[in-house]
Amino acid sequence: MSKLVGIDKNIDKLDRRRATSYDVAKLAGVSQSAVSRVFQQGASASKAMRDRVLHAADELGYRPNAIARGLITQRSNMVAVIISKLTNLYYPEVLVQLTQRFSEHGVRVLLFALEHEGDIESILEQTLQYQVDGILTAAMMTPAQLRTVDRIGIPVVFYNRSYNDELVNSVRCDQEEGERWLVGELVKAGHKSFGIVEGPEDSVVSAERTAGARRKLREMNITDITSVSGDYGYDTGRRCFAKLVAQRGSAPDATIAANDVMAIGCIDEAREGFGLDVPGDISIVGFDGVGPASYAAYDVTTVRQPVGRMTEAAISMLLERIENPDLSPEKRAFSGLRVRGGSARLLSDET
Amino acid sequence: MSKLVGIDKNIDKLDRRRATSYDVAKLAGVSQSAVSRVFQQGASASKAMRDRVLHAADELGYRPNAIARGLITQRSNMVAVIISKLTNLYYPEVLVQLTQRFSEHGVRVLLFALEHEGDIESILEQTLQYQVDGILTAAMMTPAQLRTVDRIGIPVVFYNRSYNDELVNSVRCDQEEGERWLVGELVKAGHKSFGIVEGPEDSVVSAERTAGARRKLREMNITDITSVSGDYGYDTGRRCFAKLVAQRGSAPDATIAANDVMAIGCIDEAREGFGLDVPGDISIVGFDGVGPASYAAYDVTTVRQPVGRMTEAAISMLLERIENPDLSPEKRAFSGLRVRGGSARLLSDET
DNA sequence: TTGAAAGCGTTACCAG
DNA sequence: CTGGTAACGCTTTCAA
Repeated sequence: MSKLVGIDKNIDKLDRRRATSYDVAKLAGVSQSAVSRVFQQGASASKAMRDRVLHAADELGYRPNAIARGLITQRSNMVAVIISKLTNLYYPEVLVQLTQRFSEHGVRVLLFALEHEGDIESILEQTLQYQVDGILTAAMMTPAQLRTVDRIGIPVVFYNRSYNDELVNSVRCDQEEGERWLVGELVKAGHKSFGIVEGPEDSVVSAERTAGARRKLREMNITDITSVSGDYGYDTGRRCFAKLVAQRGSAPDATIAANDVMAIGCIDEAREGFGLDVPGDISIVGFDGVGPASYAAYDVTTVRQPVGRMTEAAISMLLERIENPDLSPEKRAFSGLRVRGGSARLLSDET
Repeated sequence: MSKLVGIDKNIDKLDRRRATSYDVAKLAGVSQSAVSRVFQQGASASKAMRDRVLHAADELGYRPNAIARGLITQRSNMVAVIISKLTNLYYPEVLVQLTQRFSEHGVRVLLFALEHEGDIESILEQTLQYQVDGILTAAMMTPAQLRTVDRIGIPVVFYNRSYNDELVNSVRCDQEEGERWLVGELVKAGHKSFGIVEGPEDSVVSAERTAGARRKLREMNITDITSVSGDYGYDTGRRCFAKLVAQRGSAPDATIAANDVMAIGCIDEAREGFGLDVPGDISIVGFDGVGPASYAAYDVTTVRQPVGRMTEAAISMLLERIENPDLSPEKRAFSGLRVRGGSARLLSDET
């Protein structure tokens, strides 16, 4: 071999082509099918042959071509993960967990991110072209899109999105339940006027949360409600609180933010902008249970999404359906963890 | 057609197979090659034919199979993105931007996440099997791995990692420069004793940062240095500050944390745990410039990584090399944005 | 402009 | 257990 060093470079130049099972077969002096078998699960190859093949493969730096394999097996071993806005401090943990868990099952993650949930059409088209085995999405689809995907037979699991009138698989945190608890506790503790800081227009989650809060407020006969809307961000949270006060003439007893980050913004604005004591003068609550919500300076009263369990559920739900496409649809809703933080004045313990 | 409804279901059952260019060709009464051409860029097809094909394709819900295309063109149009720990609040923005930008160039992102940077071996193996056109990694590779990838001819761009003795492409934030500025300003403002809160053992970035800080401290003849290490998290930040005080007997004039989140933990612990005023009694600085660093309650003095520009640079660097593999290696280091926050007592303005 | 035919690198089936 | 051969769905010459 060392004799060929001079030529070697030549080969490298010409043969930038990656080694195929054919090359390995030739070098090992066996058939190509044999090579294929060695690199499979239920292989049936004699130890002698396996050794020769592996040795040759190693020599050539051979790796089975997953693309070609996918073509013949009709299984790409890739799933599409569609996220809408992971800028929210919240999704990142999910993503890491997702890719790792999927990876353990030999499944790769093809990631798609959209600015607005409306952009899903083109994304969906791409996922279909890439023959993904399944789709995990944190963005809604139109009924037409739903039907397209269904016709093709690709299982889809929705993450924190659900439909009333469609048969879909979904895993979500029960936003409404969480908000109802927050509102209930606040009212019970004597809060009479409320501010609501909504999330962005196109956020389904925000809509669910604020709707839940409103419903509960109505049931409790609270009518002093002011609302404004932001974009889930910190700065917007600050501005929203100011707007709330301006609109109402004074700060409401309690402010309900659609997420923790805006709640934190509200707290800062209340303290710095208006010299209010939180929770002495007013209460502020959020939703999500993200990291910063538990920083000592804020200690936000919130509902924490059980991210780990939700992700776990979503993954197994999708994997199951990839394995068995005829499984009937399933919707799983997880209750959030109730965090009685220090940003709201609530009655001692227990409901 | 409506006459066939009864059979239709049958077809659906049997023919769950997706429509191929062949099916379209048959329905449109043209050759398969024609169909292929219609779905390409530099197509050469008459309008008449194009119309018939598109119509047939629409009818059948045909979509070109990107996997098969990749097999023949030797281009998967996928890049692997390897991230090590995006739990750090920091990487998420990067990821979204990455996938969107790549997407604009018709490139899909195959995501891989590793717990520890050491796990990269198996990940790398996977990316190679999937015939990715390029790799963008936030994890180091061993020289052997580097050589493997190079031999195969897949361009790699390192994100916030670099090598002294290897020819690689990299985009990074100049951690050392940032730390040197922080230390310089602190010393100039009269701080004499220093605490250093390092990140996790296996974090290259943390190592670079603390090394930079130490070097500058030595140059400035500061010897009163105590150090502890954490895991980049908030809780660990709090514990680390307490440990620092315990080890030293009292709090150092200034504490340098390897990232913002730990800096925030330190601030909270200093205030709540020790009743210290920040920055009245002591100064605390971080690194990254993540969202929470600018929350009013913390206003961390830090160096913000120019994430947007770095990502942009990494993307074009990789795309260029996919287009032209023989481009010579390039290393780009961006200076961080110096944020004179309120968590440290510094001299007025200007250096 | 169009069609026929030859691959791309696998797996799957079927004899031996 | 092993080797030959036919797909998989597409792009790409090469003639017509």
